[in-house]
Amino acid sequence: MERVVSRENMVAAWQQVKANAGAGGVDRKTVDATHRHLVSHWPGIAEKLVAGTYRPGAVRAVTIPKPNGGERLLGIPNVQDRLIQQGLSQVLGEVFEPKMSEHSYGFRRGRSAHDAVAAARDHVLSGKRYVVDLDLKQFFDQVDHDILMEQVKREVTDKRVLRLIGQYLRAPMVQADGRREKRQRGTPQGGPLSPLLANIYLTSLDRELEARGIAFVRYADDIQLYIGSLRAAERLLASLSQWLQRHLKLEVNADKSGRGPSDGATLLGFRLHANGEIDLAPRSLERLKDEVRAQWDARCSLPLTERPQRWREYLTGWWGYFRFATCWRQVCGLSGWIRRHQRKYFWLRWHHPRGRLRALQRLGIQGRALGQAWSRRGAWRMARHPVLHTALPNARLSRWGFGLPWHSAA
DNA sequence: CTGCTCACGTT
RNA sequence: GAGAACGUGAGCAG
Repeated sequence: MERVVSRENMVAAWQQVKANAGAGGVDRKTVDATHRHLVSHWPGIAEKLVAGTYRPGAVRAVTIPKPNGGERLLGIPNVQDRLIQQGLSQVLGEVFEPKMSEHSYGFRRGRSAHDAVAAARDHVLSGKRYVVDLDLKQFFDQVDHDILMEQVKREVTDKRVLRLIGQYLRAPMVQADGRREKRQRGTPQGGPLSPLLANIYLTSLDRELEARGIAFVRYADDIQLYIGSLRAAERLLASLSQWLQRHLKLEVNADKSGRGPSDGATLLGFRLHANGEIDLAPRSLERLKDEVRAQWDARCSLPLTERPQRWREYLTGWWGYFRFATCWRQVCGLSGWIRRHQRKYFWLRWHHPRGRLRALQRLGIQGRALGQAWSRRGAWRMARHPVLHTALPNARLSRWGFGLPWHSAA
């Protein structure tokens, strides 16, 4: 606990909380208001923390739409509690990080979704022709407090820390209409500590799978197993459902879970192929196209007079989308729009501090030729653009005329 | 190099 | 009105 309230740890935690610039919790204090409150009250709070008498506040319930149409229930702690949780998360992270599985990729420092997909690809390439998808029903809301605390106790002995974690887990949720709801299970989605707790909770599943010698990849609550035969896949799905129910009190979603051929399986927005190629999952591609179209219209209809105020926002986003659209016009069906707005594009490009320089130096000598030069020379750079790079990291790009090597199987 | 800001993606 | 973690890239300032 002393480590949590240490000066270095707390300033780091505060910077993180401030950088997120999130909304207030049930006390509706903003980040700024909390800062003013803390400069005078922090010593007292720290004292309570080391004495073990601190009491966390409730969390505010908010529902936000999920990308696929559903709703996600969030529990937003007060800014002050987010700060303390962040501080806890930082020191607990150091303790638990080395104990976690190599095959767990979500929420972990230095590990990305790309790593997870690459690992999955390697499993498929190594001859596992079937895949089992495990979808846990409402995972964050189903976490069992006692089981979780048992896991935490294996590495943490400080009673004050354990107590505090327990209280954060049990913090009641205040609905929009003011009703308070006690919680017996689950960890509030929205607390800085929750991602870490989720990983601690599921580490025992990782260990069980490793003990059984199963090839798998886990990204938070998204779990995929790679199996040699369909029969074995069926068996595993059944036996693991039971194991999860028994040891972690988790239900697997029978509708969304399943088993099938690994050729064409999707993971984290990507689609895997038996030959080791990776491309965008159909769903993600659709979402991407819709987004490009929407952004395109929105940015083009924004009057130029508003541009100066929103200069950077306007350009960084719009510019990227334009490049994407130019590149993918045949996919998105955007050629009409591009033709219509090309002049405006050149104009904006010219006024971008870096774009003007680049435009002169590397691409265009004059406006008319710019479009041509762009499509020829831009292809390679296009493939490195952030939007493309995160979304489309693979050999399949060669299909559209670009070669961006996805680092090959090591 | 290290501090902030601004985009995008996954859970 | 919308939280958190992680990842990537860009911009700015000493």
